Amino acid sequence: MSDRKEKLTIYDISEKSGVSIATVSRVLNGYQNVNEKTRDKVLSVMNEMGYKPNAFARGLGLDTMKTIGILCADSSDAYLAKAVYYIEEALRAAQYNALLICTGYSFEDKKNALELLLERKVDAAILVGSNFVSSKASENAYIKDAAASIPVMLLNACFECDNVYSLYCNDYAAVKSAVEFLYTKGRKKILYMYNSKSYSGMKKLTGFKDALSEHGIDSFADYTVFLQGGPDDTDSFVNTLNNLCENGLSFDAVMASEDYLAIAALKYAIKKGMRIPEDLAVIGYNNSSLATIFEPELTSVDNKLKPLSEQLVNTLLGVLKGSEMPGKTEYSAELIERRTT
Amino acid sequence: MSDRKEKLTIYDISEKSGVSIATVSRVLNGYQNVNEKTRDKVLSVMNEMGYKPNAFARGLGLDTMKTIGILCADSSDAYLAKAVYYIEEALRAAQYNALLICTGYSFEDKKNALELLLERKVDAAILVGSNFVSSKASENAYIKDAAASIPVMLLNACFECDNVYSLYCNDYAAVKSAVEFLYTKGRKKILYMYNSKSYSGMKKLTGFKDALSEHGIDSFADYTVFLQGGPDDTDSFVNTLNNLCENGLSFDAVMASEDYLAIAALKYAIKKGMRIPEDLAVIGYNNSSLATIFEPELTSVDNKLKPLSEQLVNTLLGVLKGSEMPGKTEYSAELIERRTT
DNA sequence: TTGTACGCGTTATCAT
DNA sequence: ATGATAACGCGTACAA
Repeated sequence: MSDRKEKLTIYDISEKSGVSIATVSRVLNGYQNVNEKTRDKVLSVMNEMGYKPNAFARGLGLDTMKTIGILCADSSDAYLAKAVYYIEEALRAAQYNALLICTGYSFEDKKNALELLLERKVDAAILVGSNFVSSKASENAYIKDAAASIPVMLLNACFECDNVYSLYCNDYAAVKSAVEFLYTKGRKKILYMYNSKSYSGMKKLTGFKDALSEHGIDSFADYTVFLQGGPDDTDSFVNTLNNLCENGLSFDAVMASEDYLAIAALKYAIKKGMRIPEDLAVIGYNNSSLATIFEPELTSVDNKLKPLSEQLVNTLLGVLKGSEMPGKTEYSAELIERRTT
Repeated sequence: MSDRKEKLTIYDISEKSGVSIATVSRVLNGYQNVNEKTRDKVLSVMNEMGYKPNAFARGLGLDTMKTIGILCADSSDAYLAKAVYYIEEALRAAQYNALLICTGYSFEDKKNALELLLERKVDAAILVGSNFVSSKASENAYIKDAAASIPVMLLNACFECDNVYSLYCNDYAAVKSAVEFLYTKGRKKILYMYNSKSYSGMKKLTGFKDALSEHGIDSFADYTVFLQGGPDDTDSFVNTLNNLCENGLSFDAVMASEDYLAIAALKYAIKKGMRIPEDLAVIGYNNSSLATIFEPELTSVDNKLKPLSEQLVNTLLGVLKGSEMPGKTEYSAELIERRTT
């Protein structure tokens, strides 16, 4: 298997092995209607010369390069990163490769990124994270447009549209029952921390509000805090909590829409010398590695990322094969109790 | 700009605008030797019909699809994820897209992944993380093979070879001076925790040993602990420390080769009721987001990931443009002091 | 079982 | 400034 640098084509193999390019092509693609001896001959020539078919030419002819585009706001967000990892692994097992674009959180950038994927002619697009679906309908049109050409898969978001497949966990019920759990633990005043108004973000918020309503609370201004920022903004979150506290806000439990928000609450509590969970109980969301890395370990809602990611790829493969697949797949979350409740 | 689903080709545009495909192609690629009016006509037809050039055909003709392969053992490792993020962003700014493969840590898988990239005809490969270069020469041959076809960029690793470009920070000096720093803080017995024997891993270890040697210590068995596992194995690391401790090992400082190992040391200390840093000082490595997320915040070696990633892409773009570029680019690390020292 | 010839949609090289 | 036409390398009817 010598490795010459000159570009070898199917014609070179054809010539050296004394058969036509059609036969070489057949051998290459494992067709069975090839004489045993010819096949061996061709294969040996291929090996000898170190021939590799040209992927571009193949792509042009077959109109696919077996590539799936993955869009992800921030691949360094622990949760999204994990999803990308699971998805890429599953795709590769099915002979697909992943084209990754980190879009950031601005609408324009997300839209442009998806259009870029179309121009690159990926076989499908996977949008990882709830932030790709907005509560404003106008900001979801780009998904519909893309779905006119290729299947669009949504992880942890839901958007009803032909050729769009949503896989998510029931965030509404998850938050609601987590809050209910805090009440059963005797908590009186539960604060909800969140930083996203995406489709899934609103679901969670509603779950929180409904839980409170069932306990006779109907005015939420004092119970919810919206925070600007991402995984790296712990400091700013802690500061916000400090300010709120100085302005008279008090609470004995925190429900957070993201683990890193919950961690910020824990840092706030630790710095104030509060006991956990006695003085402050905290529940995070995502059950990311942050939950077990922190001390004390964080009680968190496991939203089934791994099965969700794997099922997403399964569904996609089905769609690509032409099978009829469910437009919505919903998983149920599970509360993982650790040391902060 | 209507969006018909039928595949439009350059021939359709040619026909509707009454010019040859050659002219359409020229307009498409912004050539200047086209009459103003024809250009406008062609552009308007393109817009009107919603024409997009076929990326595969272009790839076949130009022998590139402007794609860079990124290899990364585990895209959910906080540090590697960050690197992938920076790199993808910089590549996209230069009109390149990123094909991501998460290889895992086994040699065979890394080798196969790189070969896969070659078959897909990426323009270059970026290997993110020191684990792609082994201390065994035989396990680095796959890099050399790939470099015969395309430029290979190494982030945080070093391998001398034609068409291979290494960008890294001086891990040896970084660890050595961090350990020295612990000595100046009055620490008597410093334990080194590490989990990788990669090229860069060995550099760090040597830095540690040399620092100890300068303080009269020449037998290291009692001062170093090699751990199996990755970012999600905190529990196992803590257990190992507990076992060592029960067997009589004692230490008043820990130098770790990764932030997550340092975090494990902190968890160990907190669970034992030790005061930090009075009873145990800890220094991590990478200055990842874990460092600021944990409480107390972790002193860590900042190995300049962002500038390194950006410079890596700069170097790559130079290479692709045909410029002569440095085979090695070395940055100096910086100790970021926080609350654990 | 094997070979011929054409199509895939561009870009590039010639002419004109 | 523009057009005709040949690559680019493969898959695949269709013919033999």
